[in-house]
Amino acid sequence: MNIGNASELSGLPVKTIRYYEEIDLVKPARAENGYRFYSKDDVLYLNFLNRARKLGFSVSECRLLLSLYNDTERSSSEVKTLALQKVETIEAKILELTSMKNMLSKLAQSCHGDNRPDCPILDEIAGKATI
Amino acid sequence: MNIGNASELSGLPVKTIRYYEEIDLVKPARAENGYRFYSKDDVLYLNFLNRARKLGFSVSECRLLLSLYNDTERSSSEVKTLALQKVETIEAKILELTSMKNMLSKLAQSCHGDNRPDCPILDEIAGKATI
DNA sequence: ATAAAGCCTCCAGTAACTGGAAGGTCAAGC
DNA sequence: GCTTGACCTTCCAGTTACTGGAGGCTTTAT
Repeated sequence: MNIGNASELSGLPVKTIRYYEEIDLVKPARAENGYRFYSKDDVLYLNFLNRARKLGFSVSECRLLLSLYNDTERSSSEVKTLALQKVETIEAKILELTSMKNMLSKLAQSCHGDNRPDCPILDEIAGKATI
Repeated sequence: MNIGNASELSGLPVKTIRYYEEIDLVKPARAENGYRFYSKDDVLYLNFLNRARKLGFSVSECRLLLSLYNDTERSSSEVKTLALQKVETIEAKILELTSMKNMLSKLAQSCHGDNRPDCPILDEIAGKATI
């Protein structure tokens, strides 16, 4: 099938699919007219990539997952380790964001938020601690 | 003071400070030998930027905050609105990451993680739901 | 005098796409 | 047979916020 079709079936934008070819993730055959031709397996890979990306894996991690997927000799522990590492980094990001959120909420609460210019948020960011 | 000194006082890497000049965030004077010369105010601004970035504001939001900081006519509500919007986007990110984390944890739990090749994580990512 | 540290500019690279220009191809309708 | 529009191609540039490195001054310390 052509790239537009593959895009619909995989849920990935056409541009992204071309990009994945460029970086050697999914390399389709070519028709005589030069159009990319995607096999069912190609579409499966594109779907795989779409899901893995949504799970938070980077493109290079996806590359690894894809090679593991195609490696019938793989050990499942390898994949599990990757997944658990990713869980950890996600947890770390959540903690960081939570602390940012708490800071900002506290700052926002301390600001009266009216037409007057004095603003504890800016004061605090500037280092003139007022809270 | 020179850029190295400004870097120490603000906590920003030298490269970053040069970058902030390039994008017209903090433009220092120049000494006769061509070296950047940072005033106390400049360092205050760099500190401000460092903190605002750590709070999750983008560089362009920082630009706005900095102009508000220097605008004695500002209304504090403007700043408060920005802060609350940022809290919302951070919350959204946290939710997204949490759902990613839950998915991945569930997948990892379902995988025996030994030397055998069969792996529910890969199967699930590929769309062959087995959970 | 010389070596190390610090400064300068400019160029390139990162992650993962996204947008747009210029142009070839294909299917449908008249 | 011709046109129109959708779809495809390549290539180039832009996004975010830096970061690294090369090549080359200037300053400081020994």
